[in-house]
Amino acid sequence: MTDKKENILHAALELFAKDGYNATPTSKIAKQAGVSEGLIFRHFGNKKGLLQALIEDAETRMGELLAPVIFESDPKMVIRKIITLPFSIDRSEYDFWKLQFKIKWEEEYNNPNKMKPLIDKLAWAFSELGFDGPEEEALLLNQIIDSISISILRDGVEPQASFQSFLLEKYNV
Amino acid sequence: MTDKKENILHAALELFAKDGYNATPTSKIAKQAGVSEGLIFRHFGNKKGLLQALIEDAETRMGELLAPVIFESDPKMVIRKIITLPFSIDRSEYDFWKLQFKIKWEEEYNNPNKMKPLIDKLAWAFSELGFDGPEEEALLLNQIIDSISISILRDGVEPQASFQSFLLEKYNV
Amino acid sequence: MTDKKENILHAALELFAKDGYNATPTSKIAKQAGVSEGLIFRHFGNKKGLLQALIEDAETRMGELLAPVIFESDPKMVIRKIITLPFSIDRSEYDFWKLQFKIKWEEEYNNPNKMKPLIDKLAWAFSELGFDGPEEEALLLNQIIDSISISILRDGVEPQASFQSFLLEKYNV
Amino acid sequence: MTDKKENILHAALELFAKDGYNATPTSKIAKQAGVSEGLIFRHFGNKKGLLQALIEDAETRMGELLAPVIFESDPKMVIRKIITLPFSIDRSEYDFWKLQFKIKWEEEYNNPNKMKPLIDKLAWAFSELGFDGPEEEALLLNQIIDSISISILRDGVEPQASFQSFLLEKYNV
DNA sequence: TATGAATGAGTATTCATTCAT
DNA sequence: GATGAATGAATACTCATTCAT
Repeated sequence: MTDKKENILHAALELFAKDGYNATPTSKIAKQAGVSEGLIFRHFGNKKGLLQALIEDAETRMGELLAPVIFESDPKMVIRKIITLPFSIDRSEYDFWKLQFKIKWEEEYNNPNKMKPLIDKLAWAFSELGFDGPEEEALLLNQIIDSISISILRDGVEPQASFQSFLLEKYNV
Repeated sequence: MTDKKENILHAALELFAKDGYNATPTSKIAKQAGVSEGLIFRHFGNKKGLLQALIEDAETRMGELLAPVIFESDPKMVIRKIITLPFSIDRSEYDFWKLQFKIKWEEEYNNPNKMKPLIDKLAWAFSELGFDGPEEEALLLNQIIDSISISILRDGVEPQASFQSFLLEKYNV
Repeated sequence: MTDKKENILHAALELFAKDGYNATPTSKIAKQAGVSEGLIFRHFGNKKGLLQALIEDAETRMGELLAPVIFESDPKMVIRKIITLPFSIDRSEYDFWKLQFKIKWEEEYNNPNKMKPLIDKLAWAFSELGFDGPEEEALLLNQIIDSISISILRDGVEPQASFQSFLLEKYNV
Repeated sequence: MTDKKENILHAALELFAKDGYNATPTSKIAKQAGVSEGLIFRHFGNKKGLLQALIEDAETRMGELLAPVIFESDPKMVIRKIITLPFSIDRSEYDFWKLQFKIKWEEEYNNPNKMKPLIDKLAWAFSELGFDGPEEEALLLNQIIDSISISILRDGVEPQASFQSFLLEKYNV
């Protein structure tokens, strides 16, 4: 990948995450990336193509991020790892994950089954640990993690810090 | 309020909820409302004014919706009422609440302190019921309710139905 | 029809006739018409819609122009009228007819059956006058008239003037 | 001439003939020719240079095509040869000749004197054969041939087939 | 000779907004 | 209050052309 192509991706990520896809003109992306506007279209075909590239990139990284949870064999550690996950995201990657949540609200891109493997794993863990209604517990924890992630991405990790230990204790992991 | 002004509000609500604020042109709103485009600006000044009107309307209704929780004196009933709240939203009001969540993602309108009174009430209830970390429990439940609301608004109440009794039992209310 | 809408039609006609449809930017049309570029799209939807409006207008006028030939009952007069037709076009209408011929070369708009009624009438006239192969004579004369029209529209009527009497004598009408 | 240069010429000819000069982007030509876009400019300087090359090529071939008519000494054969000419064009050369007629409508390239030698020759032939107004007869036949050529290039030779013998008989050649 | 990344001026089109009626 | 013609700044996207390699 050329330098300029990466510049475009970076600029788009930052602006889409901050202002949203629809509110970000390609001219602004080009300016921030220090390239001509035309280059965006040479590389990505159209504006949606640029978003698509960002999404595909994100899916790969989401997979990498969740792999240690999915492949964990100790049920307690599964729960522990998913709870600590949002607290360990590097600040430099906030834009990246912010965009993911923003996209959930731009309907056509939302793929609700993306989290299926994680939820299945959580359900397995809860089942192993003898919880009643492991499927519901899995869905619930998944949603909790989602909500906390959003809060952290918005306001930083500090205001949520006490939450980590609270949850670890609550789930006894 | 005149008929036509209400038509505009209805049309805008529906379209903003479906496509988002930025992706909805005033021309489309006017068309769907069956009025001239100019009338939107006569009544609301500009496009943001129209959104503002919708938001203010929503804040009022949010207050009304939460009042029975805020003014409940039995702590168990506080928890019970907040859990059952998202399951009792009328389908005809989905657009209305969808828009609220969408707006959270268009930064400048988001007011994170809006939920403070509810969270305080929940904290009080958890405290009364002898929970450890009542503040954290309150924040957690608030986030859970948020997440479930989103799921219900997106996919309807059915796929989440089992969740209601699950939570009621979990919190023993 | 408002003034400005007519201005657009006039400007477009002149520019399309001179430079061709593809080589004429809407910005140039707007400038020459003394209106904002946006107005073109309010009135005609898109650039093709503008061309379409011009074409429909032309079809009406083509019908009016040919009516005296089609409804002539004397076969000799049919031939005479079609021959004199291109020589009697008013100079102020040259752009209008030029565009028609230009369009024949922008494939998708060409409707080869448009001239059927005229050709049938000519065939009838030649048949009445005892020509061998009246259909071929009709097609031939139609093509001759086409060619002469093009020459006249390009270079004016003078260089072709001698042609009128030449043809009238040749066909003995 | 290198392979690639010829590929460009072929692709441009086909696309210009089909869609017109203005409506054909150099990128499309490059793609169809299987070369980089830059190469077009290396070989032909600019897009007009490419068209120019095609036109010059065409003028040479037009000369070759008309040579047997121009150098024919029997006046009857001159007429006969010019009439049969458009019916004998090989289908593989249609694009080539189509472009010629298209160019006539993109003003600046049109050179109306190009056909002068042919018209002079026809006038001579008609004069030899004792026609009244040989100049007019020459112009007329030239225009007829033009029209028929256009019809053949557009719809193929079949629908016009009967026209050949019709004209040969009409001119008694 | 040939490529392909890059540009910048243009191109059709959209859109929030104004204003005379 | 209500309309609809009109605007002008933006917007996504195209295209001929350049240039380093």
